[in-house]
Amino acid sequence: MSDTAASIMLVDDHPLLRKGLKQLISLEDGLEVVAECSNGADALVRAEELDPDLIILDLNMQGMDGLETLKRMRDNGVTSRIVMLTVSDADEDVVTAITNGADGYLLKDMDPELLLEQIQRAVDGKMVLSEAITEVLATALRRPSAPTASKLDGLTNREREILELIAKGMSNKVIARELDISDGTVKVHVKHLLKKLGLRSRVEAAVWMVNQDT
Amino acid sequence: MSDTAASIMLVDDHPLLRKGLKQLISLEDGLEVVAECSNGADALVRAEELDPDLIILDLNMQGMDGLETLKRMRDNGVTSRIVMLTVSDADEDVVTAITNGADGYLLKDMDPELLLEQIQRAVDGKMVLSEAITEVLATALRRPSAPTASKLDGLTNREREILELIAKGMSNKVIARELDISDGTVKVHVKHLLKKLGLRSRVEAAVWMVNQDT
DNA sequence: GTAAAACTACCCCTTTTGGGTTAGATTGCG
DNA sequence: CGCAATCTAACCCAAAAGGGGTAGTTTTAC
Repeated sequence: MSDTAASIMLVDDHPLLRKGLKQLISLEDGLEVVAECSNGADALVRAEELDPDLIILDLNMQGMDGLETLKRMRDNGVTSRIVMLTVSDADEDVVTAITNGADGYLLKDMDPELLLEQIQRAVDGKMVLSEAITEVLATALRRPSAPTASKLDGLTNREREILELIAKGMSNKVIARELDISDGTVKVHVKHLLKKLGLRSRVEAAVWMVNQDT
Repeated sequence: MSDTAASIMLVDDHPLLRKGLKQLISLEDGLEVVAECSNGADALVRAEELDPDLIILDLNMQGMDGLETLKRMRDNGVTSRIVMLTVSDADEDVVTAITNGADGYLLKDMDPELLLEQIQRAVDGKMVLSEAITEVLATALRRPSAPTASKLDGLTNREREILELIAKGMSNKVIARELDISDGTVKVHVKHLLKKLGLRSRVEAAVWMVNQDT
């Protein structure tokens, strides 16, 4: 390959995990961690700045989550290979991650040696997926209709945001102040999300939503 | 303290995190990781076998979880100091962990230096709690009363009944048909139960109720 | 580039909700 | 028995919610 070590950037809000990962990577000649970020926003800046060969991105981060970070990176024209790293063993996020431009999806509880191997493969330009994940992907692709299709996906960001506030019991007026838009606009969004969800009132929406993330 | 290093056992199903933690601990003179376990069952055996000075126990493990492992260890007569390590930032598990004999409760996203410091303190026999956790504990201990004293008890049967229907998303009219009374009467009950619960809308009531029987 | 979608905001209107009051019927308790 | 609480129901009224429309701006997609 090249004569210089491949540059890797780590993005994870757990310092411990970064430490472990960094140490693991340092064991391998030809791989070098050039940056560590603890959040998505920081990662966006550093990614453009450094243009690393590989970005290892935690999926479950506070603030901007991994998927959002991934999406924005690709929007910003980041061409680095990006591998998602996550705790969850069987997640619907796999599909989203892949379609949003991820080059791999690995699990944190993998065997370190295997993980290192996969990282190396990712650097080499291959797509890497945990075994548990390939099944999820397979089944997801097997039924293109509605495996992961929560009704939530039919909503726009704003609608989803407002739905969450409704699920906290807020009125349109309060939501309007919260989001700094007019309450008339909030009503529009509520109207739309109710229609999309096939519900007849904000109470139904609230109940549905609260039961949703159970 | 003693002239030999304190023995520490790590229990976590994420190899990477164990690696990071082990490396972190190795930085400190006087601390030594003598065992690593990836699951609770294994941990039970090794704990009795080794009787380490400190056991760092992951709360969120597959199979036997951290709390169960903790409980069984104490049942088995393990006297090692045990510190729980977890991802969750504000968990009700804190109380359970402490009452079940944990000597500390730390968060995985703590600053490594601070974490190391806390581990040292745990070895020294002190109880260690993350800052975010102390608040949870405090509030939990502040109201040891109210075990059965739910606000629900302040409601009449009819009001409670109607509240439950509201929590299903029903409108006053639907509830009226359901209970075979006039919708005007339903409004009266709703009015009263809102006042008793200190809520401002049926949406708040619905959300409160749904979260109640969680 | 254009086209589509999303977000914003207003208009109209009806229905629903919440709060206040009064009041009859029923039930439970001392 | 009387009295309090509950359940029922009606009245009025203001506020909120929901459904329809139009329309301008921005973002996104192709």
